[in-house]
Parts: sequence; structure tokens; C-alpha cells
Amino acid sequence: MRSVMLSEVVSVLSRIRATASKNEKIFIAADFLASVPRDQLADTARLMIGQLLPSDFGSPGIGFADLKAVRDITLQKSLFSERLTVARVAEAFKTISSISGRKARQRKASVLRGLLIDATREEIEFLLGCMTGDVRAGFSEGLLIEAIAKASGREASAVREMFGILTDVGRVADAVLGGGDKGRAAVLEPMRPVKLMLAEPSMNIRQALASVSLPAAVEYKLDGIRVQIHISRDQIRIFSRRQTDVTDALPEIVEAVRAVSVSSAILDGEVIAFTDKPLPFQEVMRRVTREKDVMGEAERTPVRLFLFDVLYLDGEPLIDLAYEERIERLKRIAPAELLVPRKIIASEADAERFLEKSLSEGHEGVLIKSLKGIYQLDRRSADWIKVKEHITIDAVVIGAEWGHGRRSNWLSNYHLGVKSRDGFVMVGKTFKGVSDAELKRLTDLLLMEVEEDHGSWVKVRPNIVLEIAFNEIQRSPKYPSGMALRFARVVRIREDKSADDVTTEEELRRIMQQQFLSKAERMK
DNA sequence: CCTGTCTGCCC
DNA sequence: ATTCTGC
DNA sequence: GCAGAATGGGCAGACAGG
Repeated sequence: MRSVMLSEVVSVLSRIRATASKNEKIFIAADFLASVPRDQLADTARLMIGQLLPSDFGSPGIGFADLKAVRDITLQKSLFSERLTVARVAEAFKTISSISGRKARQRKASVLRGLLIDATREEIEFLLGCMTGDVRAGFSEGLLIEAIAKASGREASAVREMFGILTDVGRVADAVLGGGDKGRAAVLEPMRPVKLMLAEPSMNIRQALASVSLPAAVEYKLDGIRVQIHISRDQIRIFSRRQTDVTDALPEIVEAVRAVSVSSAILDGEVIAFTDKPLPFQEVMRRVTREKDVMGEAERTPVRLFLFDVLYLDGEPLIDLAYEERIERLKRIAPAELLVPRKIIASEADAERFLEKSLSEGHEGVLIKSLKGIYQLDRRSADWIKVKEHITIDAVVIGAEWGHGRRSNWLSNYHLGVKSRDGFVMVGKTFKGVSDAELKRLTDLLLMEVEEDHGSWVKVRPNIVLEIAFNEIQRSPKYPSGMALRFARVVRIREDKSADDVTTEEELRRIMQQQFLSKAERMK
């Protein structure tokens, strides 16, 4: 049986990159996949979207910082022989990811060099691109799944659901195109983490209700970590949104789940840090990433679980049931104190009141959910819509970075300053919320203000003012003001304003302190 | 042993 | 995570 | 409406280097 060469993948991808048409990309990819021998499908499919390892395999553990030297050395010696196979590439990266301990970086780099020494220039650029997320062929997970469907003659929606269960494109390619009984592995069952359903963002209640029919459900939106809880008899595992096992970091959540009376289940919910009120996201983040002294951290930072869905119960998948039916089951099995606050609403005013209530208790916002919607794995559909609070300020640009990819020729990442006693202090960066036209305009404006040219970025005189929206002010260990804007985005360019008009450091600090107060404290 | 940097993964 | 753009 | 691209702050842990 033939071996698939890395050069084939690279050349297929350059054809895919060359067309803007999604259908054409899918067609080229499907055609290629149809020619790949079964035993190499998984590795080939992953490589086509720049993935070097199965999604549950861990990661190479060698990144941007180590790559430049490797690239320069190997480019000089490269032999142009086109002899690397996809299988050898996959093997090498499994080895690299397994290396740890003393001098691990050097040892990883040397395995990588051993691989790249046999690669052509194009192959080297491709493999390093895979490691830095720089492949840029306009071809990713979604289109690959469509290509797998096309190559097999199956419905794209069925293949997509399979991906939601298997969570790895290689396994999907195997199951769909590999023949045999591999397809049977694609069933929902406890202890195998899946891709969760996501919500579509919306500016406000009115806009959200434009796409959900009434009556609908509203739920508090909690600012924590999304979790899927798998129960099988006395076993309980907690996985994150991206299928990381976080059970060991959350012992009290495991205990709380013992109150759920089922033989088997997959539950969906959010874990937040909580005392008598919700604590900032950073607190729960500390909990889930903790491995040492978990118990000590658990005492300092209590967490709570709030469940909002059930995907599987007592041997039966529930994802094809309507939301209202799933919630009925959830209420039957879980104690009320583990359920996210929710309500059925019949009007926009109901929804607004519930949002106000959620915010006044210190939560992030609300989700509006269609009563009839099924649970769609790995989909962001209009059946779930999220509405979050945001704040806007005026900030002045004090620096800017040159963009990459389609933003190559523009200053695209703006350093934001607010006014302090002497000058301006930086409170974050943003590249979001800017249309191509604004990108051009801002580049022109900023180039007139350049004070220092640092190559990849410029320091500018503080004359360009932007209206900035953000969700929260975080405590920052990095910025001297101790504050950073979370999810900052540009609302508009304020050519009518000057640096004198921008928000002050004191104002920002006041807003931050407000966030940390409970409802009762805020009323004072 | 201490500190700084990198990485992966939460949002 | 959020936002914009092209299909 | 969907998919992809471009890039944010901050957390712990792993490793590098003195």
C-alpha cells in the first residue's frame, strides 16, 4: 500500500489556498482524501488543517520561541528530496510531545531538526506553520468535515455530529472513510468528553428576541468555567469545554455531584468561584489550573456548580430532545441548589427584568434559549443567545502593531491608554471591532503621529482617540496601573475628541471597585 | 534555589 | 473570548 | 448563516539559566 507523502498534503493545501471558493476547497480536499489509504487517513486529515497530533494527545510543547533557530539551520541544509511521509511526521510529533524533564526543549528541538533535515523548503514552512498556527489556507475544521462528508457521500450534518462526539478530525476521517466497524465508536456515552453546544452573541435583549420566539427560557450567564460532568455508576469525571479532565482540581464539585441520583449521565454546566456572591473569573481560573495544594486553594477560593443541561441519562442520549424536555429530566435528577437560575419568559420586559436581576447579583448577563431547540454538539446556533453587560470608555492610542495575514499592511493592534497624573497609562490592547476601512483610516492617522519606530510596532503621540467597549476590568499583574480591560474592542474612531477628553485612571479604578462589590454594598 | 520565559488553555 | 469579511 | 482569520488578558506549571 502506498505511503502518503507530506509533499502531497503541502501541494493540496496550496491549491486550496489558491481558491477563495469554499465549494472548490471542499472539492479539492474530498478528492484528495478519497485517494488516501485507510491506515493513513487520520494523520492526513489532521495535517490538512495544520494539526500535528490527535486532539486528546497533549501538545508538542515547543512553540514560537524555539522555532526560529531550528528554521534557519534546517533551511540551509535542506535536501529538496520530498521523502517525508505523513506517517513519519505524525510519529515525530508524538515523540516530541512525549519528551519532558531536563533539557526537554533542546531534546524536542533536536527531534524536530531530525525531521526537518529531510524536508523541502515548502515542507519546513508548512510544519513550522502548523506549530505557530500560520498555515492560512482558508481551510479549517468545518470545511474539512464537509470534505470528509463529500468524499463519503454522507450528509455533512451527520459527519458534523460525529465530530461532536469523537472531537478529533482524524478519528472522524477514520470512522467515516476508513470502513470496517470504526463508525460504531461514534456514539454518545459517559466518560468520553464531547464538544458542547455554544451560544451566539447578541448586543441586547431586543436583538436576541428577534431570533428566538416567545415563550422562551432565560438563564443567568455565569462567568466561570464551562464543564461537562460525566457520571457512570459511582464514577464521576469533570471535563472542560475542550475536553481537558479537570476532576482533580475540583474535589468539592465531585462531592456535590454525588447528590445527583442517576446510574449514568452527561451534564452541562458552569463552575464559578463563589462566596456570598460571585467572584471574578480570575479566581475560578486559579482553581481549575491548580495541581499542587488543591485543598489549600479550595479553602481560600470556594467554587460552586450550576447545571443547565443534560445530554445523556441512564443509558439514553437526550440530545435530540427539545430543550424543555431535557430541563424536565434535569430537574428530576438534580437538587435545586445545583441548577442555574432560570425562568420562562413571555415578553421582552420579562427578559429585561431577569437580566437586571442577574447583573444586580453580580453575574455576567443572561442566555435566552428556545424551548424547542435540540442540543447541537459543537454548534453555535440561534437556539441559544447570550447577552452580556458591557461598558464603554474613551481611550487614546499610545502605540500600534503591524498586523499579519490579511492585515499585513496595516497597523492593526492598538495600545490603549487612559489619562493619569503624568501622562497616560496602558490598560490593554485591541484589534477587534475595526472594519477594513477603519483599519486603513487608523493606519493613516497613526503614521502621522509616529514617535519611535520599533519595527514590528510603533510608539505614537497620544492624539488618536477611540471609543472602546469592554466587559470587565481585570486585576492585572502586567500593566503598571494594575488594571486591564477584558475583551476590549473598538466601537468607533473619535476624530472629534482629543487626548484631554479620555477617561482617567481614577475613573477606571472606580469602575473596577464597583465590580467587586455585592449588590447590597453597591447600594450604599 | 530563585527568577524569568514559554506554553497551553480558560475566558 | 469578539469582531469582521467573503462565500 | 456559516466558516475562517486575527488577535486580547491571565492562570499554573514546566523548563532554562544563573
